[in-house]
Amino acid sequence: MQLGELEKQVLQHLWTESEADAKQVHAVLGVSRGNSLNTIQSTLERLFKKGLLSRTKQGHAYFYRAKVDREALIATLITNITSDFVEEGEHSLIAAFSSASANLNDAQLDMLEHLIEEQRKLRKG
Amino acid sequence: MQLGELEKQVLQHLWTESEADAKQVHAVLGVSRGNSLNTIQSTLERLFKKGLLSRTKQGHAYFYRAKVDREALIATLITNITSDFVEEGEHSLIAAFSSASANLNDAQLDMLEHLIEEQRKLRKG
DNA sequence: ACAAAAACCGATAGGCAATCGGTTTTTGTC
DNA sequence: GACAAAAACCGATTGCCTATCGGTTTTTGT
Repeated sequence: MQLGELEKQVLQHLWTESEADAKQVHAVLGVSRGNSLNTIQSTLERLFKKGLLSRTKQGHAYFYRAKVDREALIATLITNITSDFVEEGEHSLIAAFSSASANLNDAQLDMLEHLIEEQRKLRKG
Repeated sequence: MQLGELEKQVLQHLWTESEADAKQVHAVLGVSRGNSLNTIQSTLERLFKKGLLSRTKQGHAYFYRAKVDREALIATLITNITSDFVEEGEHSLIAAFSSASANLNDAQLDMLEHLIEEQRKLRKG
């Protein structure tokens, strides 16, 4: 799934605002970019079709919400983009880590280990 | 960086073969896909321009090699895709991990921790 | 019923992978 | 050095997707 620049900005916005209609998104993003309201509408529509947003009609206008949070989207994108290169049972993050570990500093290694522990705790509970 | 289907196949091939010219790649991938030799050449050229392959002239033909290994490419792809959603100063791989850690199984968590330890040992020594 | 607002439709431009035909350059051989 | 074959190079086309809007239809509140 390919995400364009405006689509990313709209997503970011909806992660912050939780809900917005085309007009509101346009006011925040579209005006500064010089976009017409229609452009924003199309983009919301496209994201909706991709399953990244949900929408409900409130009064006259659709209100959009992010259907996936930032972490879930990142995880999905990673899976999509790397799946052709990883074997069954392997995970791209591990492949990436084995390549990039030398570039991480000590604090970052600590951080990563800490995140692993957090994840383990989540599972036990 | 967007990678097309044929580009991925060519990369996979060059990770296995270490070196090949257009003709050889065509024999392995192009013939079964019904591609002309030119198509393969263009694809090699595109990958070369993207910095993913290196090439040297041997005799009459260019011989191509993968310039990045599989793990490095995966790391790059993950970094590219996450960087748009990651704050300045945050290491994208770590952000990626915190996004996707829930998708790793226990064995993969162990593996990652093990790799971290390996990296630590390298530094002490 | 009407005007305003919003959705919907369709069209265009731009970028990139894939795909090749045709032309030019290179190279080994007589 | 001339020539044929091989390979590179060039340019064009197709297809897919995002971005971008103008214009039309539908919806809605008054």
